[in-house]
Amino acid sequence: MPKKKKSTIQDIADQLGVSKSLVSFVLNGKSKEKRISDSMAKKVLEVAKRMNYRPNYLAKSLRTGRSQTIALIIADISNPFFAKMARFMEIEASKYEYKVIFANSDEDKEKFTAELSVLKNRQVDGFILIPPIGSEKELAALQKQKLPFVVVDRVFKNIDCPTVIINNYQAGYQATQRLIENDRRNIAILNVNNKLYTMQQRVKGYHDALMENGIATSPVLVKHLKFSHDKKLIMKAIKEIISAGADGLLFTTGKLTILGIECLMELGISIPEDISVISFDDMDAYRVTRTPISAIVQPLEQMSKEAITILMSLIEENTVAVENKNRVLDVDFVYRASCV
Amino acid sequence: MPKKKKSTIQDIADQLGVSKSLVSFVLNGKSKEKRISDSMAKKVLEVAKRMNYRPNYLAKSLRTGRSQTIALIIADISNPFFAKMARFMEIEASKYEYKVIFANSDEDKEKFTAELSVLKNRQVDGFILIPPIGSEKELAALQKQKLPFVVVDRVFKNIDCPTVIINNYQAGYQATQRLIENDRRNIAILNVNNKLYTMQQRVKGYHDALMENGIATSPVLVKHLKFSHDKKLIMKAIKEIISAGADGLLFTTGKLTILGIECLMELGISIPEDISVISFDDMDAYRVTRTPISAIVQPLEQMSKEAITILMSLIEENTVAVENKNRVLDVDFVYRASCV
DNA sequence: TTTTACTGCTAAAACGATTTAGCCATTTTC
DNA sequence: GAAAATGGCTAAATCGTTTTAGCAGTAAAA
Repeated sequence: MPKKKKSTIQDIADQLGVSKSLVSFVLNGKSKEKRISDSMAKKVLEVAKRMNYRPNYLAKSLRTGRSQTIALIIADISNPFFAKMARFMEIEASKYEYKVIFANSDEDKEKFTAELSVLKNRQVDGFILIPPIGSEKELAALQKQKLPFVVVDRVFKNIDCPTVIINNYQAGYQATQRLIENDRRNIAILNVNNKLYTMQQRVKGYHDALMENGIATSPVLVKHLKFSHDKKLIMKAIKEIISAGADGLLFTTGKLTILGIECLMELGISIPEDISVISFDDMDAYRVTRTPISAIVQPLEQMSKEAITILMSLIEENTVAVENKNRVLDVDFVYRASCV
Repeated sequence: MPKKKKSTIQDIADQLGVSKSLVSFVLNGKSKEKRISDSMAKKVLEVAKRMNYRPNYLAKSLRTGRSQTIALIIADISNPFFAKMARFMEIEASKYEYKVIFANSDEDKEKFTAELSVLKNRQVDGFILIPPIGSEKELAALQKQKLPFVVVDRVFKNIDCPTVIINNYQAGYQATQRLIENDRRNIAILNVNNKLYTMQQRVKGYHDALMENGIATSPVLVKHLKFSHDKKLIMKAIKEIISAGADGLLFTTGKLTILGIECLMELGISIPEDISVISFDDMDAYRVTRTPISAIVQPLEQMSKEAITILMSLIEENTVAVENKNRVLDVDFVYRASCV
């Protein structure tokens, strides 16, 4: 069985007895520009169809220097927050005929660096990054290499690059304000990754809301966890804030919340009777918890859209409008029974 | 500012005054085989490092015919079931130095076909597919084109291709059996995508369990929905089975379950007092629902691992061992308070 | 009639790697 | 001492495109 070879531009040219340049021109819609006769153009198109011609993007990319591929490096695609973002990114990228390769860093700087390196080799045209703590050097290197990239959901000190984040301070402030309005005075906050500026801002918003309402802040009510996946750590923190008399609780990530709620259930603590709860990120699960959980809704679709738009402008125009360079988006809130 | 060009194999060759063939041999670890002197090999490596040489994978792939990339076409990466699978696939693929490009079909045959087409053009070495209903023709075409692919989570009539699925019949059977053991006699099943063989098997397992326990099956307790994301449809179905006196309920997907539980809550129906519940797929949410939900746990990691293994063997050896061609994996069960 | 312009096309270089075939000098074998 | 083997390297083809420069031939302008 003669393995039927895939047809190339040369095959089409041979069929018609013309040069492959001509075929290439026609196939790229440059017939007019390159003054190919209509009759010839038609023939080329016909033959291409008949031979079921499919352009080889490797060759195309090698020649043009564009791979029409972007890389998305997130912490973990199995985290719904990132998965949703990935989905929106893919939708948006496909509008530009771009495909996306994804990689997971697990918030590990070494992994992140390694992934970045192999993706560079693969000649992706740009990167959407959610870099782990301590990635400043990598980002600086990307800048020096003039590789297009956009940082999402995070901000890094001393790195002046395109970013898309939410107004974390505002979100933390308003959520706290809401808990205060619910007559809560011992409001705790459960946080993770506190070395990230964006996380610090969430906590700052929380602090300022308390302060401006004349409520003293208590260090024992502010918990910074090392990981969000370790239930034991979360249980310990929750026990501590409960002992300290917490009657309100703000979770700074959805992952923390799921485990946190589980702990509260196990401890027999009622929401909102014993403790009022609000969480960053709106998870599907919040609608089916014993008490539906209120959430700070990040505009994931908009974030993704803007990030891709910026990246495409970097790739195509090699620049981005100043007013778009550092986007700070407003969040939305959905209040459910967990805080009333 | 002279845009510092990326260094190529030629640059290294020029530096040392040798041929690029030599450089290529050394860089690919063929020094011994190609009898390059140790001293020269060392020099090449040094210069490569000094120039920060990074191979261009486009060029490499064009020449070798291997892109070291596989495509993953699923319904929707934002669905945790697929997202987890994607994560495991990525982990496994990276062991073979493969990257994965993902695409979403939304269970739409046209989208699926379109994605398949562009990914073929991009010269991916193989596909992991979760094809929508009615994809037989596409799969047959892939076979005729001798493109390596593995179908996961689904089976298609008349398509004899490598697959990895779970034992859906067994899973449906055992879950139903468990509900029966809980003294439930009016057991309903909420299903979706019933044109899929794998879904039919879940229902068949349900039916047979009832039959073998001498319980009459009632058509009104068997609901086949068109979509899993339409809450209204689900609400309607649930109201109907409740009116019909259902005291047990088996959901055939996690997505259905989340919305289904929400409906049950809204209707003020208690789990497991009024109705005992088991669900396919183990979602994070099940641990924080009012009543924790029992689940049929699909071995996602194993499925992903086996799928990648098969695909790699197809890519590399152009064949797969018969005993591995059609894998049927056993599921696990986690029983929580929703069925006691 | 010569020049200029246009029309329709082609040849060949280039992208950055891999790989085959083979060259030249030295060493080994008989 | 001639033939064969070995060691260390290179030239050139190749993968499938895009793109630049330019070549005939005819038509319009001078």
